Amino acid sequence: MHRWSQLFIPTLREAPADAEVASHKFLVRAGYIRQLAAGIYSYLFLGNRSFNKIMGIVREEMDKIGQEFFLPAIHPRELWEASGRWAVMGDNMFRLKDRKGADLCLSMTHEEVMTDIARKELRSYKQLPQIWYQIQTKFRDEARPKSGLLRVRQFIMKDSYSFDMDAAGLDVSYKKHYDAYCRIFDRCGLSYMVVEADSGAMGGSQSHEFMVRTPAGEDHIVSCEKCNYAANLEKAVSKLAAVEDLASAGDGKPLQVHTPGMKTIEDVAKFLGVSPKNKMKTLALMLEETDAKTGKAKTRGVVLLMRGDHQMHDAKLAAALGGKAARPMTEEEIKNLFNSPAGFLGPIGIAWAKDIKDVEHPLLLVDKALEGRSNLIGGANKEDYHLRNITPGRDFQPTAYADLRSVAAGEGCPNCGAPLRIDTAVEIGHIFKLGYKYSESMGARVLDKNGKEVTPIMGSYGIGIERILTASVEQGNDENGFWLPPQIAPFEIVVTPTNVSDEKIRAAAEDIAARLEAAGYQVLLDDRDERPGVKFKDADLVGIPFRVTVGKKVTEDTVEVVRRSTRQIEDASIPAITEYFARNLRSAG
RNA sequence: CGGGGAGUGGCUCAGCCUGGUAGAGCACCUGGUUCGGGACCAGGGGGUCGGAGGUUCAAAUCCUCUCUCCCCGACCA
Repeated sequence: MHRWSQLFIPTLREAPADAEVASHKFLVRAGYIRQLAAGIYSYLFLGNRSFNKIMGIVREEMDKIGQEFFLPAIHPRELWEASGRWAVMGDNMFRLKDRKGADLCLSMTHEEVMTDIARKELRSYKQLPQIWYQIQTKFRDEARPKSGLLRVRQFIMKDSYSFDMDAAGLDVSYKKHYDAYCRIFDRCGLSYMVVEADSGAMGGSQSHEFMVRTPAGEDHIVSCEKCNYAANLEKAVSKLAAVEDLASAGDGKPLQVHTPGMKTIEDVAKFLGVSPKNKMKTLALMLEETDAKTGKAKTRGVVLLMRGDHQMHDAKLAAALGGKAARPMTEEEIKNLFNSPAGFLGPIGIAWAKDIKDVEHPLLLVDKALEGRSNLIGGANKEDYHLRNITPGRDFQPTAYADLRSVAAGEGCPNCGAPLRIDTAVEIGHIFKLGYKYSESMGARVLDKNGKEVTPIMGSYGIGIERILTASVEQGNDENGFWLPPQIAPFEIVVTPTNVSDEKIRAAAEDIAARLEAAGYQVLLDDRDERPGVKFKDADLVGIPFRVTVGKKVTEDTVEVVRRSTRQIEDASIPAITEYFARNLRSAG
């Protein structure tokens, strides 16, 4: 049994004023986690108990489907100190960029390390399939760590990799992970959802993210009110309500209209008395590429057309550009291409690339929502003028139509048409099919039944371990602190005698705590000689789901049991206290 | 990288505009009274005000430089 008086619980009562994220505020206040410089944090006593329980659950479930590897990690401090130099660890060589230059990263990613092992060790189809996992510290040079403890530079991650003979085998490994992740998060008592995710950056074919809905989250997820459609905003699609095109004005050809000083979509639409839905938005971007032959850097204009009320989505654009990121054009670049000041840009009168391979001309990507539309209003490439009657395909030829649009709340579900909602969420797990990317490029091969060389197909899977804890806190907190599901709380029950100098109360509390512990519960006895108010407040703060208050009612063989989450108070009989918790804690699971 | 803000006892901050003996709350130490939702009274310890330079009889305060941390932004032509 743990006694509060004998514990050293570092308690930072004051959270930084700017930290509005609950997990940061409370975990720091409760002394769970102490955030140090550069986002490196250490677990303190209570947090470590929660953390170990989470680790236990993760290991137990992962061991059912795979096996654990131990890979040594470089400490972040060494990473920083080694910046710009080579550091050698065993067979693997790590190259670090200098502090001012972009990301600090390992030349050998974890995928590559695992693939390297596979390349050296796997020889025969008889050895497949394999699922290998590891739990270790990861370090990311986040440009800006934020959201309290949710986005930090150092964290612990469970990551795993599967190797299979073929796509059907990968499907099985993927499903095993999907199910294992559900079991892990269920057992941790989290309320989460699984969404389809963009697998673009890693080049895979299918991907799911495990998300916890919370206002503190940074990711946006789209979900349907009615059916089970759920997707990451980067991946989400929607059905749009039909839009009525404008009638053609004049002779139906593009018609110049005077729009003095009207630079924004809203201004122009209002001025002309039309909806932004009938307006086109022109975005001028620049792609910086390296010429494959000469190795020289060069730029290429990328112009996007979107419906006036639509938002462009970065990841979708990057996907349309083959994974490359574009930056906004400078004023001068706009002038060179459009021969017009910003605010009056449009697609007409410019020679566009016929297809993506045509490198002589700028690209014109048109959002799919504009396909088939007619008589749109757009910039005239002339100061203070716009054009009516613009019809894509007739008045200009796009390089390609692409899905560039960010889904907005209220649009139709692609499956059932019901309104979609958008929420912020925190990602706690991610699984995706890697395909042959690493096994192919690193030359991993096994022999099949016929003695022929085959490249194994891979999957990659990750869980952010401490996010299970921080997300739980985001899910359950109030002004006095937070509560955790019993499965991952540092203790399940705190026994609080109101006055330890009253021998009757003290003895009863000891007895209750000992019996609960004997019955298999994790119990913390708050035997400190403190005022009751202090003990109650502390108990509220540290996340323990049940409190047993031992006080005046001992004379009637009664104590109070307080459920932290609901504040519900119930009397319980002292002799039958273990039965009470068998009923209310174990059965509730 | 761009724009804002902040650096003052252990913690959170006030003081700065208008220079003149460094303050408060919390925490800590001593004594006493309290004891079912962060007690009260009395006494006490602890800071060369991020750093460097300058102005001045005198700088936490004004000026210059510098370091560190935090927040916002880096799509809507």
